[in-house]
Amino acid sequence: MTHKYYADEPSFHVAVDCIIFGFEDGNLQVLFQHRNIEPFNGELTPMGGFVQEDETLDEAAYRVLTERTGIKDLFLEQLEAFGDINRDPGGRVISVAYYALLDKAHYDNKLLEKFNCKWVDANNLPTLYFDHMKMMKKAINRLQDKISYTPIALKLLPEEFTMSQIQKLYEAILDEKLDKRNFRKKVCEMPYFVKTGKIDKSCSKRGAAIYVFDYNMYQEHRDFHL
Amino acid sequence: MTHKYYADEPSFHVAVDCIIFGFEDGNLQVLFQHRNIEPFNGELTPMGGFVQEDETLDEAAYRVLTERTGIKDLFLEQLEAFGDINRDPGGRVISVAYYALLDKAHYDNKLLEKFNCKWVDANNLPTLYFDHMKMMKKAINRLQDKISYTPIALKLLPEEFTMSQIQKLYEAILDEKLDKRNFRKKVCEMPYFVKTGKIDKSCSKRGAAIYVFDYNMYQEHRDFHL
DNA sequence: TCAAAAGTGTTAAGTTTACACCCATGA
DNA sequence: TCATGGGTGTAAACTTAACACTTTTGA
Repeated sequence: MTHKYYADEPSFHVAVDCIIFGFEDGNLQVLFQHRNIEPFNGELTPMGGFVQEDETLDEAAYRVLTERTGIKDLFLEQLEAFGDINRDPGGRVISVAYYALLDKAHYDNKLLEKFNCKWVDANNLPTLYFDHMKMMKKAINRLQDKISYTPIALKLLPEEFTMSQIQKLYEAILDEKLDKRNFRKKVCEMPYFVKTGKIDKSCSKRGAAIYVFDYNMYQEHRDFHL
Repeated sequence: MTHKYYADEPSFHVAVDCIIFGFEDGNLQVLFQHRNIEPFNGELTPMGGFVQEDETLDEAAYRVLTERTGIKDLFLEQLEAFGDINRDPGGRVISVAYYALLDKAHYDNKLLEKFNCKWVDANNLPTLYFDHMKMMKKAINRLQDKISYTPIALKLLPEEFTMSQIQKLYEAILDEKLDKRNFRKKVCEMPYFVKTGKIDKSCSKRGAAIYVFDYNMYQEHRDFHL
């Protein structure tokens, strides 16, 4: 319960909405859930939930995410709060939007049915309701900005990846083709990308070198740019 | 009153906290208010207020700002929401932080007394309580980032300004010296900075050319970089 | 033997940085 | 006449962009 000092001030329901990104088949994807109440019953919305009294905003977002995806190793960051008066026809709700990045390889597709969810290509979004499209745009912009100076995009890939995979990932997020030689040059200049010596033969006959990202080394330098 | 659908969900007091920036004597400054309740009675805090039922978050921030500064022409943008459980010892309050930029020339110093406020140099901040230092850091970082690709910093200056003034402004915000020739070259390459033909003799015997920023022309091009 | 993806360097264009002197004027 | 801030251009360093062919190997 809130403290008496502020008892005369109004109170609001506070929710979190998480824009969850994944990457598959060369496409940036977003996980949506079908609403199961009116209005807009059956329509797609981001993963949301109400903030509870015993949790911070970040904890609420993390709870919603882990509940619905089963994944604990993910990138999660707040976008901003949305508080228009009639943003939710069900009542006044202030929503704090988050975005998250996870490796779809760890996502259990059984959860799709359990939570009535669906992965959708980010460049082919369905109609969204409330202010959810504003949240989406904000999430994509933030993601596009941030991958140029932080390694967060790698959270969308398995721990081990090839140069082609990471280039396709960047191309999908930025929605533009990148020059192969220039891209690889910049990646390989950074010492955090280390060759494992393993070869991935799943995509080509010749096979591609497998890399990992050394997060410890990155912590020391903290200098990333692509 | 909130709608019955969500009646079982918890509610929270929601506040806005505004980091208000001004510029004077070559210094970036922030407007703080002395708290008038325990705990931390008398200590400095950003301008805050509770969100009311009939207003959006942005409206609440704007209301607090105009009430306390008397200024309506200002730049205002949300930073993010802060929702740690015990962030406010007076009770659970979720606070949405904003930052604002205004021209101190339009600020009436009588309001300092009325609201028990104080302008403080941004590079010499007092001890701050709660999570207010986190908000400050976020505000300064955002401001530093954003002035390189938008003209928002000009909201800190009078409509008419000289090249020296804007350079000192950028130096104050970025907290580093800039090269005079390189800075002026980049500014003057942008067509939105237009010479009025007037001369400001208040700072030098020779006098400095007075410029204005043509916001209409900027809207058409939307290409700014310094 | 050929299709498919992996891998690899150089050059030109553009951007950023560093840097020092003359100008106009009021005191 | 001099002290003060206003105003101006160039060259070197660096970064980015454009571009095409060879390698490996499984089918």
